[in-house]
Amino acid sequence: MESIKRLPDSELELMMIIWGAGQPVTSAYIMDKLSGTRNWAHTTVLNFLSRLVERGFLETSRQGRCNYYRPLVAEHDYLQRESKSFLEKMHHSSVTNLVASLYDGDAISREDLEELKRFLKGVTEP
Amino acid sequence: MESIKRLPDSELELMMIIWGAGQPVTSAYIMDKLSGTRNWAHTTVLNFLSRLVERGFLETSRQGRCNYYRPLVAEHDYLQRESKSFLEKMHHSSVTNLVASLYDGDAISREDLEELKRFLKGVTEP
DNA sequence: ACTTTCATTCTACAATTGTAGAATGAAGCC
DNA sequence: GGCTTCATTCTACAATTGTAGAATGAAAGT
Repeated sequence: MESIKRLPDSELELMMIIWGAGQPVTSAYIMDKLSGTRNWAHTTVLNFLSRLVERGFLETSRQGRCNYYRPLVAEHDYLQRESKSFLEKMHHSSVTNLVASLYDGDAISREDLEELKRFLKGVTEP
Repeated sequence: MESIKRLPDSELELMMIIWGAGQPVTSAYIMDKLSGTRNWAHTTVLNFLSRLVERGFLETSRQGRCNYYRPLVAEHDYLQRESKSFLEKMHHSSVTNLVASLYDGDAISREDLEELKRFLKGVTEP
């Protein structure tokens, strides 16, 4: 049994769209969501989708003329794994380091820190 | 002018070692740090180092028989960029989401959250 | 039924990444 | 000076990723 591996950027982008949809989607839906960001040829996207099926990230069911793609791997699980491995690789598992880096690099605002504080309060206080 | 791109895993691993050293290092130093984790052939590591030089991440200076490799890109800068792009790609820029995901996935402990809380206190309070 | 349409699947190819043996070249030893 | 040693650089090749045209095949229109 193959352990689930990291996805290449392009395929991850598609997965994010599909996860975000909350229900099986067609390639047309995906193409639409991509318009504006990416301008991949239709067949390029379809090819990525096939690869995702091969890798066991998606399954398809045909409905009339087009496929519906549904995730086989939960967003939750994938993000957990990737976030963990990112933290380890890049910040020696220090979440404080990570947050400091994000704040320093203007990736997050003071607002975001306040929100995070509230979240932590909820988790750590009885 | 080429903008600095993301490094492949293997090259990042080398960069982390070199950044961690805090001073120019030889390939022998790197090989030593890698022993136990990876068992790449010597030439494999050297090849990665060459690619890092090509990409503008390292510069070399010869000293007797061996090269000393020194970073041209600061760890700080690279981690900031990568952390930011990771947050965007994977968590829609929500740091709270990211931390929640890490905690849920047992990537960080309650201790880590406490430390993070103290850090946030320091940053957000006057 | 025949043709058109349109998504999907095949096939193809260049660039990147992982991996390492072969060739080179200079430092150190006799 | 000639030989050995050992890091570095070349060369090579398979696997993966990005990219998309060509071929296929079935649904929809007439």
